[in-house]
Amino acid sequence: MNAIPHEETTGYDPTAIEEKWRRIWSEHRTNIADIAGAADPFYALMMFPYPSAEGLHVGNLFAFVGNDIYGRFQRLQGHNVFEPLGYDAFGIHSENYALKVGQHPMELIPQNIVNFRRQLERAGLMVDWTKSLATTDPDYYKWTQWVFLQLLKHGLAYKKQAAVNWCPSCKTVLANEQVIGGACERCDTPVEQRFLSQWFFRISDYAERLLTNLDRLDWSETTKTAQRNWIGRSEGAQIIFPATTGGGDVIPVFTTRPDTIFGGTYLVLAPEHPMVAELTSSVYKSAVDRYLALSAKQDVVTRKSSTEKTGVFTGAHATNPATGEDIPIWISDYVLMEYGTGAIMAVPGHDERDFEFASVFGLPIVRVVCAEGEDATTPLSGAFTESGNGVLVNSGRFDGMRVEEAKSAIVEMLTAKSSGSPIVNYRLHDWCISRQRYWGPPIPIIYCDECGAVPVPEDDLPVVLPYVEDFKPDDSGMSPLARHESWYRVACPKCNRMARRETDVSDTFLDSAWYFLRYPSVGIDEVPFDPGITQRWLPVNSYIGGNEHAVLHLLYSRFVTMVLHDMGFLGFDEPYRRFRAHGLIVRNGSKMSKSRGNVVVPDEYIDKWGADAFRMYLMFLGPFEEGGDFRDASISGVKRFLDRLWASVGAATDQGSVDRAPDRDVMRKLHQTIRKVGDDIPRLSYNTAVAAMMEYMNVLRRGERVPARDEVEPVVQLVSPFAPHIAEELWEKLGHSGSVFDSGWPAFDSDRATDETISLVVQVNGKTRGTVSVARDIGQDDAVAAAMQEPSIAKFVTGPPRKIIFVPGRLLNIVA
RNA sequence: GCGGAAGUGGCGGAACUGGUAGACGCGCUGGACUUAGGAUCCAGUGGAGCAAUCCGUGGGGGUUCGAGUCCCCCCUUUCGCACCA
Repeated sequence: MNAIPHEETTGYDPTAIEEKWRRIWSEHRTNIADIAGAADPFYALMMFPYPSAEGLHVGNLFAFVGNDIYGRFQRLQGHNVFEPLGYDAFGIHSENYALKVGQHPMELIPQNIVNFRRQLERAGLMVDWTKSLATTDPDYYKWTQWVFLQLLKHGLAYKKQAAVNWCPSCKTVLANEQVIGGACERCDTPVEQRFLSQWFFRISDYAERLLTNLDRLDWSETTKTAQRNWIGRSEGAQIIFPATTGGGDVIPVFTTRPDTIFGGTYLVLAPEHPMVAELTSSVYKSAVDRYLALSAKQDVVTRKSSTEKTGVFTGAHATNPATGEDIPIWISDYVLMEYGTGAIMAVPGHDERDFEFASVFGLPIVRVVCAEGEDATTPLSGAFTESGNGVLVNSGRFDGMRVEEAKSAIVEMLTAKSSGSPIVNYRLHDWCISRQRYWGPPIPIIYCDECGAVPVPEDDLPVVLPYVEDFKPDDSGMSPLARHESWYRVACPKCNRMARRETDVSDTFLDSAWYFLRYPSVGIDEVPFDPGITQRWLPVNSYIGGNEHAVLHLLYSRFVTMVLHDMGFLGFDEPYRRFRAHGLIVRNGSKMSKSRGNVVVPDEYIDKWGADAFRMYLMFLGPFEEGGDFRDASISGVKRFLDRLWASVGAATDQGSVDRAPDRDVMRKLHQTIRKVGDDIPRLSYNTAVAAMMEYMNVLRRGERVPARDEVEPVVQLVSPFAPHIAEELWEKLGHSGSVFDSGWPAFDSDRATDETISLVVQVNGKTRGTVSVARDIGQDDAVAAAMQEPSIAKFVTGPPRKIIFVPGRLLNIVA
């Protein structure tokens, strides 16, 4: 209580100046971009947050500050920067929370947004709040529904009965990517299979383009890799196996190893395969039915996690087109309906899963590839899956061929007899956008007995989500909206007969798949995005966000952009020119989460240290793209730096000190720092940029020297992206009237940054023995002479030098 | 299993195309100013040694005048994906 507030010793009172400058920014519209007229637009986008009730946590702030620094830097480079921020407020997360606390999301979300906005503003972000949006606003989701209708119109949205992941706890369908290890990503409940009629987007039609475009994107390599893996391109062949039973049925299979076809001793169908029923012979029918029932009942977790092989014989056979032999057709749940054709040719000799299955059921195992030193008769103790040096055996005229060669030769042979063809297969599935929940935009479809599924006319959008008290999902697999007849009863837009609205809502990922298109056009009601504005501002120059969205959000928004481009709405087909994933802030080595009780709320830190110090600390604790451990101990370091900056400007602007001449060495260090900070910020190497400024501060104040004005003024500009409030205040103190953010970046003078003498590293036999201070442009002979003057170096040179390595300006190595 | 990233002081982390390893910060030690300081400032701080010097970037080899950095083989951590045919 009698502690002297720190501000009294330095005069730096963060709370006061931060409030002051936020007020001035607001009054002067400093952060508002000139959307219509910007000559040099720069769109600095960050992933928008879900406005949770707990409020903003430092992880969010870390990302936003990182983006803000980049945006402010671009502004200092002369660009017209647009930095919008909105809220991703629909979705199960909000809905579940609303259910938990017993409050309606339509009340809860606006409260959360107010709180979020307050917290975000305190951080001093250069956000243009006049262009904010919330996905839950009908003015926004009207256009989300419009996007759906465009896809529908172009045949890219379709409805199908599909096995879906059902979370019995959240009572909803989950996308494949929301299922983690067979369990719900949100509540860890084992996921079940259900068959529901769902809306899908044909993203798989775009698989190849989504993959190849990656090569020309300036994105974090890790993110591109994740997308490539997710798309899962795999080259192989489709091979057709004619069934010997039944009426001329054929079974197509996908394989990446057509070279092993002579070893294909049986076929396996997924239990859900549509041909199972007609292929099964009467003798085996009851056994097959039993197996199908069993696997249908089984939840996805056990099915996908147990590698124990189960299965049943159908009684049917097919002909191997290579060997001409009849091989049995089996059913097993190790074959997945959603990949390839839902059927495989089993080659137990060269596939581990097939080997295991064949071993369990006593099916024949034939070797068709052998390694060096093996031959056709070498017994197989397990599947031989290496293909590098493999040579074919037991494969008729293909014997002796290497695997790679045989792949194409065999596909060619099969193609010639119309038994197969080369094919590319993708792991990427179509995007299921139906959600049997309440808290999302209703899918704009009306079902009419006469006309079928009729799109809601665009003029009738939005289909407003009604306020209903009972929004809790149930076990029916139907959306809560299906319980509200007054809402879903509607006239068919085509024939005017009584019809029924689609009662499912769409996936939140659809909301976020196009939001970046909307920001610059916020406030325009006639179109989702104005063509002129869009052309001026997009694609996004810089996008920063978490790698947890590396596949889903980023892939979906790329897809929607491509689709809108192909329809003629956009002049570009990739939404983000540059993407960088930020790291994760952890606490005591583990991810921050409420359950661990280690969530750090920014407010208390901002109260104590100020937003500027807190921002700077977040950027200093580790590489931005890697994140780091939050430990409050080292905030004092950056606070001290700001105190010293404050004091330096104070000293430099004191009466009578204005004319002090800058020191040559200090100015050299200053220019080195200008270069370093200017190089580091675009690379998002914020931690080293901060370090460089601290280093300069040490030079500036070394030995308690009093800094000159020219030595400190540029530092205010350098620090401004990191600590915007104090920078504005100091800029004002230095006598400027406009915002520091309109002052430009300090000029770098390479002559002033260069030392005329350097300290040359001298090695003897590769070991560093000292340094000599010499002229920058010294030649080799003079350098050797200078080095030999130093007894501490010369004593290691025992004989005449055999060799001299001289790197001008850097190093001298005398090899004796 | 497949794919990615990473192992550097007591701690967080620096180190551009191979060229003084440990910048910067925290912490610690000593000092200055002080009634006092958990404030501020100055200096020091990888390990061993009185010193000259030696040893040091997960481990082991290699290339090189010179390796944290390049190559090969291991070990560990971590994050994605995972019966994907």
